[in-house]
Amino acid sequence: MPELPEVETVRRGLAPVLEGATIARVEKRRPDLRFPLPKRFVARLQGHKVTALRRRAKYLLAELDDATVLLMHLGMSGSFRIEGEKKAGSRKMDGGTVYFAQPKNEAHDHVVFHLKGGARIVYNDPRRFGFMLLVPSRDLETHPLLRDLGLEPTGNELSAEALAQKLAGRAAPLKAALSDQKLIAGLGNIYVSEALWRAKLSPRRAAGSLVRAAGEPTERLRRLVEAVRAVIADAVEAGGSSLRDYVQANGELGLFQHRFAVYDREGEPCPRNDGGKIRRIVQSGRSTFYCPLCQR
DNA sequence: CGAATGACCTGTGAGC
DNA sequence: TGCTCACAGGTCATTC
Repeated sequence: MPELPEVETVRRGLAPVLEGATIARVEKRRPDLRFPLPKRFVARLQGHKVTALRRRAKYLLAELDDATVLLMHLGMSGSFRIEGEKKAGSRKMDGGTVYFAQPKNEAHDHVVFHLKGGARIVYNDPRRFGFMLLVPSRDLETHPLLRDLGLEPTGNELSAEALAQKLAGRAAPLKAALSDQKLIAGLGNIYVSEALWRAKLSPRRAAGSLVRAAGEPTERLRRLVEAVRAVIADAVEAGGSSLRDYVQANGELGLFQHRFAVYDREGEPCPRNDGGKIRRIVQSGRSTFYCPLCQR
């Protein structure tokens, strides 16, 4: 499921339950995720408090009180759900930011965190492309999985100038470049198509064509940067996109799928009403959706 | 170095 | 109904 907006939605859903909570017990039901769960995974977590839940790109980072970080990635099909949370009296479920997946199959509940106080956080992942690792806090920045990550699209570091540096000289199509986590970190198959549509740029255009010889960003690149920021912001605000087995807990979340301009809309008219018909092509083995008329 | 491909897994929907 | 195939929101290792 998850690209940056979905991971951020998960983070916001888990944070109120997890931050400040102590992990009383951990159930390791299936250790063979994409990478095997680390040695002594259970022992290293039990009894520790989660001090903060952060996100970098598509990674969730649970900081623990022993200067360790629980690094989590949801892969293609990972999700968390919260069970057994006591609702404090009449307190309103503050925004209700709990992002539930509803697994059809508990056989894919691979890890369960039992928190002090009774809440449980259950990790479900049918395809098991997700993983969890434990990393000493001081090694986080240099960890191989995080070290080479590119620009974070939600912060100040994404600018046309910064992206120009990354795209300069690249012959790869924009679709491939924007999907490359070493360049920009957080976009995936959905939001790359959506951002390129918003920027009116063809997914097949060479990435380097948005950079002038002097390394300066072109107007097209400025447009692209604005489109990326906007689509990510809009999707986060909508609680991400819920496809297939994912549903929102309270009807307010995971609504961005209704606002796709092109993703999974092959054959439909371009929302710009320019007479274009949305096309699906395959790039790097993955579907890309775009309007051949307005996206050049 | 950059670019393209296969591999890792399970589930689902389309088409026969 | 049951089978086969294509495809699914990610990314790592391998190859050219």
